[in-house]
Amino acid sequence: MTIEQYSLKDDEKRVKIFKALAELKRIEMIRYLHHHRDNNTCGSIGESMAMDKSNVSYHLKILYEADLVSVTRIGQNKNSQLREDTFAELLPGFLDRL
Amino acid sequence: MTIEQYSLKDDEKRVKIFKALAELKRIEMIRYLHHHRDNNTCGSIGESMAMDKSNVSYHLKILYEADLVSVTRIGQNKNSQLREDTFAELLPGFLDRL
DNA sequence: ATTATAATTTGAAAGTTTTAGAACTGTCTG
DNA sequence: CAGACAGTTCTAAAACTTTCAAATTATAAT
Repeated sequence: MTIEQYSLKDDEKRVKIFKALAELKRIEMIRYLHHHRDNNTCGSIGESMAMDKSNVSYHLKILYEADLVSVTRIGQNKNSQLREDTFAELLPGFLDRL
Repeated sequence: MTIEQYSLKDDEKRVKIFKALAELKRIEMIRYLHHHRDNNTCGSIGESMAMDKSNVSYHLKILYEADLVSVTRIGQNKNSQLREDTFAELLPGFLDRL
């Protein structure tokens, strides 16, 4: 007897990650974060990438909720960084090719 | 002098693949195709998965256009199979975990 | 406390994707 | 060739996502 269980929750997690990656601007933001390891505040990302800061915040939230990005607060700034652990586990090689 | 070129076309290709994967029904279809290697016609998939045949056709097209699925015609049927080459190259381990 | 700065949330509009039924196309069988 | 069957395309509605500006929240400096 084999137990094979396909869980909706796992599939929803997969979908959440792929949805987060399924947007040109978010791919560009991931590349930006991969290359700029500090000063990744909402504001500086927005300025560098010519995006509205509320829009940067919106996209970062989607990346955060997919566990692709983590955040550290420094005073009134928030620094975002890629979660290399998630990329390594779920998308090995992806960042290297990006 | 280093040449680093980020091409919009490559990013659009990435987005196309992730978009194809960013849907619960398509994840389920991929799992179905992974487990059912023959009799993967539009009709049989639709029947097994309780989906309208036009909707199956729609989703298969998206998977096909992302190079995640290939198609072989047999008479008036069309068999879909996963493109293991694409999965192996871009998403190593994904199918094993699915 | 007040003011300044950074980030987030909200709300409305624009854009995109998904769905299902009907119409259509292509292939096979008698 | 006509009828049956498989798959695709079209259409319109519903659902969902993205954008931007304005309002709000949070933290810091004076």
